[in-house]
Amino acid sequence: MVVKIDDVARLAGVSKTTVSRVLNNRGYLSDTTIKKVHDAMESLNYQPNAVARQLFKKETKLVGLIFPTVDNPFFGQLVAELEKRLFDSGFKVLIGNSMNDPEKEETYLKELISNQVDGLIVGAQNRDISEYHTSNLPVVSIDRNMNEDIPVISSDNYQGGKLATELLINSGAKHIINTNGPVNLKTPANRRTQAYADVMASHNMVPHTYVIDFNWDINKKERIINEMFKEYPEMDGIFVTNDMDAALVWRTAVKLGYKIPQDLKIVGYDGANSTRVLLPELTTIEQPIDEIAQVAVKTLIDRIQGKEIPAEQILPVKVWKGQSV
Amino acid sequence: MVVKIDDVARLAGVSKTTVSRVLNNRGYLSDTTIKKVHDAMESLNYQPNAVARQLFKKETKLVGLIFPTVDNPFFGQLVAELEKRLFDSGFKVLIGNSMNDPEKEETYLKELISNQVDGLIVGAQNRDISEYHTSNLPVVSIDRNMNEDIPVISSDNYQGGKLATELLINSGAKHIINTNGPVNLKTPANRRTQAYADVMASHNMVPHTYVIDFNWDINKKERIINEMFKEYPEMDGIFVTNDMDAALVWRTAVKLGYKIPQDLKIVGYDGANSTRVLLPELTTIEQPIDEIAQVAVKTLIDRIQGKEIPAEQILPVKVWKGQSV
DNA sequence: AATTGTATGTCAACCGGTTGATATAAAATA
DNA sequence: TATTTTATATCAACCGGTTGACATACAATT
Repeated sequence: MVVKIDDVARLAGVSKTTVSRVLNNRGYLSDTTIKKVHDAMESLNYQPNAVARQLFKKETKLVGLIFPTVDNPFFGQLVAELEKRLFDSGFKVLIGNSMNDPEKEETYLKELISNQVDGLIVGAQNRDISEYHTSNLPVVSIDRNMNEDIPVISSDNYQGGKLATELLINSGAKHIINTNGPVNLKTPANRRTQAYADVMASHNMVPHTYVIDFNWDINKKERIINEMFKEYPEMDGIFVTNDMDAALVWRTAVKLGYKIPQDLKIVGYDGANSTRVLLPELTTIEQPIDEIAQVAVKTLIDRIQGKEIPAEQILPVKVWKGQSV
Repeated sequence: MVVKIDDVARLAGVSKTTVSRVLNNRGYLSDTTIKKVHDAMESLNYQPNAVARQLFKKETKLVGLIFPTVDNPFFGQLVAELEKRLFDSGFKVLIGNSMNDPEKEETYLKELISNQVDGLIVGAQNRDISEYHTSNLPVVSIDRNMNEDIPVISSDNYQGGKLATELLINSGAKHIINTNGPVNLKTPANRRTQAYADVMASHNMVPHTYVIDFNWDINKKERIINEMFKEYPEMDGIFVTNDMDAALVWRTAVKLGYKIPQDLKIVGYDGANSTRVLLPELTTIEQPIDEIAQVAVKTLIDRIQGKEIPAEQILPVKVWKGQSV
């Protein structure tokens, strides 16, 4: 049967209070007693039941992560780094892939709250979900504007949009298109499109932003991208809002007979590890994904500890010069 | 303050036993009482404390996943699909990225056991870690041979290795190299290399297997791959044990002046979603990743329910014809 | 009218670990 | 010698929800 603290106490010849003191390194304890208790634990293969302690301590050492999916280079790298840093800081991670579905996100949120997570790091849909406000839970957001209570970590999206657009213009592109997700999704990533429009205006160029929804499947995306090429046959430059879509744009252009970058210059956004290995030719705006994770974890731990934290933290981007511009 | 079942009972004007009966849909209950209780829960924004119930029920509805990392197309897709199916089956997922480090894996295992997970799905290091045996926890393994107690799900690695090698031979390659991870890692993936050797022998060709460790960083991998090109200058075909490494081989070959596939034919293994988008030109042996996840979740749930399950389940692979052969 | 079913309450114990209050005894210190 | 510190035990309550046993009252059925 499952070994309990009483069993350890009996074998060690001490009280369960003493075993608890050894487990928690609390109170006066002789070296002899400590050794006897450890020997008993090892002998019985005792594994303390964290659930009992969580109930009493009102602290689970669990953190919930809600992101669209880890089946994606950007989110995969982000979640991997978040998990690593949280674990190194004594937390375990409960993960929810919400697929940007508000109902699914709300279900996850309720489940995580019910499981008494100590905090949340989220980067998913942000349609008004009341539990974010009512639960009094420390939350940190990545690339999503939730409300003024919830700190946001993001890359310098505006600067990234600016760099991308200027790079295309300086490389001779004259008809530059931008793609973005749905604008009702409140995210700092919208600043990429804003920067694109600003830079275009300052060069007396007409901006065009094409919506490609993150959640569309590959086939739908390919159809929409084909339509984009039909709709803008003069397009000779494109700033794509993420690398996966940039890759699709690239493949579609090649199929249509375009030469990259002679006929069409392409800039993406993300620069994740996997993308770097699988498609290093793609010129892209590189987000500091590992740094975003590091800052998010530090901010969450500060929130859990009740410290003052900044409302927004914007981390610098870089240009990765591939061969698509 | 935090709302408890007593608070809901007081507002609804019933006993906490009645609230518990409503929560669990147990015993006789009138519609009026059910409504009163639900209204009170909503009014107070009551969120049941799962920890208390977990302690009593000795069931957490949590499943632990231990994989090397989700910052990788194959594991990212696998973990995303596992999480989705587990959540749809009423479980939440605690994730541990072990980076193939046995000590880290053991730490994760202990933590997950302590957190009373109902089961585990693992696909990481498998060096003898005693807790897999002693904890009496339902475990399912993906692509790892643990012991005869633990069921294994994998793709048909032998068939994959056979298909890859035959494809290279049938395309005219005469000097074919294979890469694999460290052979002391007990994994069905070693059958890829076995199949390669068997097919080569049957064509009177000398097999060469080059070890590339999954955990080496990009720089070390690139160095080792460069050395491989120096050591086998006559190489005109290569079967790479995973797509990320295949991409690195491709880039290195191009840098060295090879034309793909004229001078060097390349076959990878995995065929993950992200790889398909970012490098569709890569010819690869496509694992049924989503099916592996589906079977693993079904097997784990069967184990949790004490049902008889098969010791090994091998799922069919396919060839993805890119342009690298 | 008697019996059975429905509805809800009371009570207390439990799940496993934590911990404060208090007690006792021995060792160390002033 | 008196006081303080160290070491360990006992006891019981707690954390929040679950649930069985039993009670009471009313409604439905035989």
